[in-house]
Amino acid sequence: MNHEPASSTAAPRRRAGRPRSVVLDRELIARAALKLVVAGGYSTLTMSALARSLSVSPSALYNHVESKQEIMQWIQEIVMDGVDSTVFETLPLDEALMAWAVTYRDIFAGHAPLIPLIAVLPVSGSPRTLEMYEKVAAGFTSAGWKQEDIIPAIVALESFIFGSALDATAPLDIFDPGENAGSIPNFEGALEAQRATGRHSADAAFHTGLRAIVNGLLATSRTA
Amino acid sequence: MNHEPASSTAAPRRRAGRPRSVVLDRELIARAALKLVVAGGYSTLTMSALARSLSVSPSALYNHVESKQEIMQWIQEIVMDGVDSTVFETLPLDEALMAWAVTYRDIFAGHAPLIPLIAVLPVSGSPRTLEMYEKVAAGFTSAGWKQEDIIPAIVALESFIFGSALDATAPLDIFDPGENAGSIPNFEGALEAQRATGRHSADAAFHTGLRAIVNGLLATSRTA
DNA sequence: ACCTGAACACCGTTCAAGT
DNA sequence: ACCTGAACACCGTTCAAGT
Repeated sequence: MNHEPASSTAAPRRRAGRPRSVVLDRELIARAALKLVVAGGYSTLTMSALARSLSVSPSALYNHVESKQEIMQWIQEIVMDGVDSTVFETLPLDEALMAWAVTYRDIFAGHAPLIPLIAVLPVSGSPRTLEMYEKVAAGFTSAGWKQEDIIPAIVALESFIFGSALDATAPLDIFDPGENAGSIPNFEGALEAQRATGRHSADAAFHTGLRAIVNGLLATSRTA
Repeated sequence: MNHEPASSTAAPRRRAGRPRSVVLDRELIARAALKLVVAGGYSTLTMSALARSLSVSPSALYNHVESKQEIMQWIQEIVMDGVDSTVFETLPLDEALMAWAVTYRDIFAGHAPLIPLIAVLPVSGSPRTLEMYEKVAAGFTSAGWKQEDIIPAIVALESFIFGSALDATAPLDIFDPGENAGSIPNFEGALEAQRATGRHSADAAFHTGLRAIVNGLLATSRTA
């Protein structure tokens, strides 16, 4: 039952006051912001660009948002929501950890421009994020881990995942020896051999590293 | 032999042209920038604040610098210079990796405000940084590692170190369950047990994680 | 309640004018 | 060669005025 006024044209009104129907809300703003970041990198997320993409003036956003920082928190929550942590209910701990870590990293690698943004932000204690931690912790607990060893293990894994996602966003030629070629034989040889495998070095590093850290953690753990 | 003009007072000149003696250079600017970041966080590094700390106008900086980004690269190089990689010449690989990783992380933890800044930057291929990689690669080589496995191992370790440094800068109460207390028993129990140990969770995570990843890497490696 | 547009105090960067 | 100060095109954020 939406009675539009019978104005002469459908052209948008100018210099209006309160709109007749709701224009903005949290969900709309967060989605638009995420879209902007994914499309153009995190430096394209400006309040004015965001407002434009919502056909609204920048100041209008502040009726729904405290600050730009808050919008970035919203984005973070949306993205974290994509991490699948149900694997801890179905797989043994080592396999669950591997699967969880892979989706976790993929989510962020798929939103590469988000990484520097999230690096500046504290990981939010949002309900959804806490639910994820609960599932991970439950996985460790039912595998018989001592309670006090669980948090360090989770944090260590997350540090690795996050660092790897960060690394995956780095340009591919960062290791280019350039003019220093010749004076660094060991490193150059290693680079050459790695290149010859045809694998993305960030991917290879993630998978070998993940296997190493998971194996290492499980080997060291003295269960309760 | 510095003949100051016999002007009436020592007050700084105004509206001057080219100064009689050199006022700025790369070293001076980089040091001042680092000092600023360390003192006040990375958001305090503005061209105008930097210029002020050098008693110069903002535009003067652009006679020595392409962009703010370039200054950040300089800072990164200075900081990376503090990482000690001589350990690979004196210690067996596992111990060298542990020692190197610890100083690496400590350097960044000691420059916490730098992390988000560096997270946005590609790791520079500066000569000094390449020297470090050469020493690390040499360590792996003389331990008999297959060449193609060396780069992934280094990258994995760096990802972990960097992620850990990032984590160490996070606020301490990020895991505070808040109003969700009660619905996440496993995670809360783990948090409580970890807190009872009296250890910083970031530190505990770093050391257990580092041991795990180093052990895991060495256990998995099939040497050449 | 919730929009617009003007305004504020910043940014990084450019450039003509000065010595 | 290398400084200053004015200027430019932006930022995020505030707020009075409008409906």
